[in-house]
Amino acid sequence: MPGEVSAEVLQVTSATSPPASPPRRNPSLADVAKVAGVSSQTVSRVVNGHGNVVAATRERVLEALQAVGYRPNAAARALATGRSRALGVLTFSVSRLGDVRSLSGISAAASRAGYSISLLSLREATTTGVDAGIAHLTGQDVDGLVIIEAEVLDSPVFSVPASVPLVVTDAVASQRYPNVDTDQAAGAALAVDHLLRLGHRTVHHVTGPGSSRAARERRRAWEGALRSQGRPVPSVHVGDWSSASGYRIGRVLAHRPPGEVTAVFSANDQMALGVLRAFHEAGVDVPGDVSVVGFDDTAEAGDYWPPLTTVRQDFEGVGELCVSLLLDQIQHPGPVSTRTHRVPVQLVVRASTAPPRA
Amino acid sequence: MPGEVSAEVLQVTSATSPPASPPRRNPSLADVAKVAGVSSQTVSRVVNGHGNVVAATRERVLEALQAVGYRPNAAARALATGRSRALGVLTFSVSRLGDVRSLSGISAAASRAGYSISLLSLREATTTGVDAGIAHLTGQDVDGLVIIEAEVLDSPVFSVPASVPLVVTDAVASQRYPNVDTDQAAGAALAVDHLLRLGHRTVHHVTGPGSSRAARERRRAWEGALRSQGRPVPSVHVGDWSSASGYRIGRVLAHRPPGEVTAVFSANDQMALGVLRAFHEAGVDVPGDVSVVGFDDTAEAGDYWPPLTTVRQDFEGVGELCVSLLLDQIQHPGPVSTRTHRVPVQLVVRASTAPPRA
DNA sequence: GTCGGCGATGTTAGCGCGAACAGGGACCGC
DNA sequence: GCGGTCCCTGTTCGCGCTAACATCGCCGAC
Repeated sequence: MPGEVSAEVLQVTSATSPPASPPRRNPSLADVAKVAGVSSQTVSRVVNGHGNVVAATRERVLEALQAVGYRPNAAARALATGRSRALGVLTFSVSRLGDVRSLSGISAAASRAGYSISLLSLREATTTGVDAGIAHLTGQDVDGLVIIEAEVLDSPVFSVPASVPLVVTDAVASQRYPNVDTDQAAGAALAVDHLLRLGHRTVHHVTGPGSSRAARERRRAWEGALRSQGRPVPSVHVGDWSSASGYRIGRVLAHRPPGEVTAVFSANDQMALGVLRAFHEAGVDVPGDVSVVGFDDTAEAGDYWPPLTTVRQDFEGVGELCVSLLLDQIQHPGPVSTRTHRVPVQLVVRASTAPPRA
Repeated sequence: MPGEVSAEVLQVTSATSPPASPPRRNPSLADVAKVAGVSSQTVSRVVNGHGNVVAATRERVLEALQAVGYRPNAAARALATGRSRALGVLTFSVSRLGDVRSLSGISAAASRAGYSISLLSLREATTTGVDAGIAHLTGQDVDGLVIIEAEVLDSPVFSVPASVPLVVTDAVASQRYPNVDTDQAAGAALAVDHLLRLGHRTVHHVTGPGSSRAARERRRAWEGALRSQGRPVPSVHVGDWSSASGYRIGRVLAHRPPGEVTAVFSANDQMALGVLRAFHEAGVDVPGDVSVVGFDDTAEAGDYWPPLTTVRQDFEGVGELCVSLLLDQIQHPGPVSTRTHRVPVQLVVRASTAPPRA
């Protein structure tokens, strides 16, 4: 029990229980068959659109279906066919924005394909937790599995039964599984190039936690973009994705000697928001004194103050691609390529970037 | 990265079975039983912790379990027991923040109780869509159903089979189902009282879409709080929860005669963010010229500029309470009260509110 | 007129599991 | 030493569905 909840009774209705028949059992194919005067197999055929059923029979079956309120029993179907038409999704934070949007894409794509989603979100990526989670989901008879932000899989400890098709996002350098990810490197390069082209001498970077592969890739690409143009590479500032960590870092940046920091690339929008707040507090003008670029293009980024220039990720696209790869594996079993599929990004220029003050 | 990792599952398989046995089939209770030299029923008892099994036997069974890599087949179990240990969640926007956080709470609580989540997110709340969704989920053999933001259920068209325990959030005026919701009225009252106590003459309101019950309740409470203190009730401004709509409204508010608008209560944080941006653009000082209060306390609200005073909702608490009510119904079938459970809120005072300029 | 063929429907046999019951051995009290 | 009682374990059966096969009846070809 999650504890103290003040409850106010608005209205108490005695539950709507008509003089109902006690056998609460759901109607089965056999029940429908009896009503329609056919065999249950014929009903099955109608329900699944299989085989040829003559129009008159189909009509009668459809009526009976309607009459008894038949709903197929997924468990029985799964048991008989060995397929569940369900996809498992394992995630480590339903609260992180990107994960959620990927989940949304997965959900939509799965739904479109007639698959349902079995969701398991683990608080922490402990060995036992992940193992249990995988066991749980594969035991649930999922036809396939998506693991979001699957950095833990880098650890050799974890394994997924080879019989279950699997796609991961934001995952393993070791490339053991098919992998879908935003084109992190291209995004970071877009951000840096944009700032350099505006005339900034170099770009400071607020990175995400080292445990995140996305953070590492963005950081590497940031560094690469600077180096390839012969620019100095300032030391990075490590945040944890939260706006609070961005604020903390922003306060540090704001108190550097004037002119030292003229451009900041934050590895996500939330940290950029924190940086902006710190700059406002310190009287640093954005983009007058410092330009700021984010990453993600969250729904609110355009209404930050100032509106944030950022790199738009197609999270939903990532989710959809995961599902599409998974369905492909399910329909065409066999060896799969473990290549990484890159989802393109896009730079959205708003008001937080400008040429440096002369 | 040490990439050479052989999956345990594969090892075991190749060790147990002669050279090439293609049976893709997962090991069943019977397989384990054969290895352990007992009946499958005994294995079942060990797996489920039922009945009394003598230590020696249990030991042998546990070893066999390990050896063949048994994973229970959820479909078969559901078919045999009539229970799936899964909860269905129907939602209409995995992208909306509150819904996601509730989902997170649901997921955590369900997981703790050994239940998995079957997720279905509908893009739109059309009659057919919802009906299909409900059918889909109940057909999935969920033991219970949570509907998030279930405003559609206000329509008498929708019905859920009485056999499926159901809890809804943010739902029906008609009170046909057990209901969990944030204490919207208390939250709005907190916001308004805070502003009035600071000395503001009245409070303007940016409301959510009329289709949202949460929006309607907040609006009603805002109006009630003003009236109860004999304050004038300005006309409301209707947004759609997005920061963009807040911005649009903020531009209107910013251009009112000076002194007319000194306090704004926005029905969520995102719209408040948009209002803030509009005020910044127009040179309206917050909180000097106008105070702004939001609702939700999103993770970023404390790093808005200025940091936003807002009403904190316990979304996770809502989710957990949903699950707890649901499990209660599942374990104790029978008539249920359709009362509304209110989850308390909390005012978080930050820097966006201050007494009006003298 | 006979036969082959085919489309429509019915029958059978499990899928893997657990509930219910059936047995059989050890132990108890007297 | 005997019946009763428990405890442990095995057997049977069916959950609802579908795959595979069996059957039936109709048609056209020769």
